[in-house]
Amino acid sequence: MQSDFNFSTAVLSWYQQYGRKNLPWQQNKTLYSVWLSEVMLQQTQVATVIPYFECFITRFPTVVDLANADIDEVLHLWTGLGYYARARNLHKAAVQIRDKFNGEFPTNFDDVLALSGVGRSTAGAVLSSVLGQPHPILDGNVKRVLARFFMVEGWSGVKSVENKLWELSEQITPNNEGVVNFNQAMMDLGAMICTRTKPKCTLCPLEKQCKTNEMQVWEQFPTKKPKKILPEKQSYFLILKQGSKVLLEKREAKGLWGGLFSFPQFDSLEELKRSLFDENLLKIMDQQVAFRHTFSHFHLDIIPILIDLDLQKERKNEPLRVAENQGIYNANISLQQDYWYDLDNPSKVGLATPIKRILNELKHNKR
DNA sequence: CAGTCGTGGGC
DNA sequence: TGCCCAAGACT
Repeated sequence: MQSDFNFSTAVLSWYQQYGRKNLPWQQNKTLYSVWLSEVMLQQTQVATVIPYFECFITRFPTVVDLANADIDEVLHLWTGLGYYARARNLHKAAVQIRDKFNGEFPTNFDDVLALSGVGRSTAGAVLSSVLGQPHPILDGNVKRVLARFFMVEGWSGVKSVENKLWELSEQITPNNEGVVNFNQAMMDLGAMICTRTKPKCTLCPLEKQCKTNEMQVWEQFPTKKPKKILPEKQSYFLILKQGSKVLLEKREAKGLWGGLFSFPQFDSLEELKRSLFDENLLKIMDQQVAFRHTFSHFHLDIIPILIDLDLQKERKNEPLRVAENQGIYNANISLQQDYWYDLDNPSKVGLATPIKRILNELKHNKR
């Protein structure tokens, strides 16, 4: 029948006419800039990434500029983007490139794959897009297109399914210079045509050969990930405030919000109280309105506890020096450092979204 | 393998 | 509104 159909040719032809060619990271492409964009785009939508990419590429024009930067500044610029291990790995990889590759981004697949935070898909995307090396990719877009076109059963979280999708990606990926636009075209197809809901099949260059379109069962593909109930946790955030300054702690450089600055956090109110040396502070404790922050794997109900040391000062009618914690707060020794964050002169450190939100409110209410 | 790791868009 | 899930990688 359609013996003249060629997958990559059809996709490339479509891309030439309809594909995206004006994204920020498609201009003046270098291994560094494309790598940066690919890391930012992991599990993150294009529209969200754009301003962050512009910011990073301006502040760190080269990989060496990034390597030489302070991790706190990197996390500061990453604030709000989420999955902060990406930022830590990005910086770590930049240092690796500076020190092991003399500041030149590696061009060998295995070398790129060995960089922190770079998996098979990201390595393939970078080297195919910039150097035309014929590596397949397998991101969410490609998975969706392939699962529908070939009617692949099963959730991609299962290893055998993942392997099958990689195999298909290898088969359709051109083994020549066409790969430069092909991988981008596949992502565009997934993002613009073969969308998660309401795919525009009539506009798809693969419409006639797509198995799930033929049978009108695209809705069932790709197979959904089994859903599970998110556990609910709660935390008390201690907000020690004096004047325009607020006490923050730097979290250890791994795990949730790793490397970011945050309020001292407690599982219970009792635990929070025990951390206070001065019992007079209990009298001016002010519980704020709680709110929920939802992570990918649990809900966190945050209960902010405000202690405004200015009130203490008024009551005692004596100056209360901005303490280095001594006499006020018993710092959690598992945390690396703590310091007073100045709302009027904010330092460039990483902040999680709920923390940033609270700090903004404190600054505004200060009046 | 199964869990960890953020946040926001879109419906 | 609550829910699904993004240009995944790492443990």
